[in-house]
Amino acid sequence: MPDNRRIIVGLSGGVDSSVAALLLKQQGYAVEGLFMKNWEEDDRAGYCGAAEDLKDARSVAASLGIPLQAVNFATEYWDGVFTHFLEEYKAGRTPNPDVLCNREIKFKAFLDYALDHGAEAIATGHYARVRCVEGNYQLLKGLDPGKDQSYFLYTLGQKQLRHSLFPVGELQKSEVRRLAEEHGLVTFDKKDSTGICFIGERRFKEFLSRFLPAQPGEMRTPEGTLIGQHDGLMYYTLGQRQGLGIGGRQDSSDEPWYVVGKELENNILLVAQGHDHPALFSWGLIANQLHWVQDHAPGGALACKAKTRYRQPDQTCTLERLEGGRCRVSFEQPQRAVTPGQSVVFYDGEICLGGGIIESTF
RNA sequence: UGGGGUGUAGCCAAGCGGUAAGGCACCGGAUUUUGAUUCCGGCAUUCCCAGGUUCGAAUCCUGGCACCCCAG
Repeated sequence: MPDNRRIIVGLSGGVDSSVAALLLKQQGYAVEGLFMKNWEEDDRAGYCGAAEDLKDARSVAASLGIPLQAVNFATEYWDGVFTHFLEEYKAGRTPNPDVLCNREIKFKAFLDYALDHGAEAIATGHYARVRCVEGNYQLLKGLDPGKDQSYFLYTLGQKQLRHSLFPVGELQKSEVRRLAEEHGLVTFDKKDSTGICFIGERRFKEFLSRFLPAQPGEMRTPEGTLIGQHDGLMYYTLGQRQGLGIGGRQDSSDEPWYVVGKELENNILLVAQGHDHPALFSWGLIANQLHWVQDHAPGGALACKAKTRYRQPDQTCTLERLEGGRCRVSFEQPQRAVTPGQSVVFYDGEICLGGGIIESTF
């Protein structure tokens, strides 16, 4: 029997959300599309990606025979995501704007908008799944191990999951593209979008420089040897190789150089040679701003898995809660380039438990 | 202005008469809903300059020039 519940799908103009809408339509839902424009084009003559995306979203909506609306959450994005993003960089950390974007925009501004407009739920093209067990909603990894995006969704709670659908989370990416093609959706072979959500791919350094002043300083090894000059600490992140501009030197090997730390007080960028330099590894971390999908922390010490970055294989760890919404995570194996500002996300098998922001490492 | 040494791509660096290794950096692409990482590709018709020897020179010879070191 058809399910007539009203669902609003966030149509981005990409394949994934296109197929999400397609699947819901097939399942009999009353589907509507919503295109969000959350970033005001900042000059850069030429590329007008947002316009192209809107055109594709319109085409898909037309193909599916569903209505499409467009909204602008640019103010919410700026206040709820971008200002924090800049603050983090100023503090020498490396934020993950897309984690915040999901919490503040897609599953807050968008969700509230949809519920206010009488929808039962929203849907997106995320590769993740929701399962309800005895009244509790669980966030599960997407079935395609190569595309699982639950990492970006760990800030969701019971309310969000109760009103969210992730249709493509049940599929492999290849199936998604095949379905799109079978149903004549123009987005079937469109390249996957990358870069910050709603902002898109940028020459990162140049992009950041438009918002934050640069303070050049010294690059030194952990031992103190002066190696060169950096353009501003915020332009670099731990484990980074590209952009250091360090050529060959007589006093060192021919291995490439990587960022291994920042001395904010002295405006010094610490660099060392070798992808696996010891200074890049840590056995654990302290995280804050903990959030649990079940809306309450699991009791006691917890043995589980964790990811320190998107698309990283699960790492075995133990987790102990600390006061103030913080926790200590200890890994079974040392981890490379665990970066403050990024998120650590916890898993129990296919279940995403929650996560937090990395504050420090040890 | 005595002695010694060195000058090969942005940087480090092989080469020692047979037609310019490699690494770093940089650029481009692939991967990627953050930032990174990783992977693939490109990157000296030319070896400080000018002559000469030779079938053939970055490699030998001559003369310059530049830099470094040790003496005085």
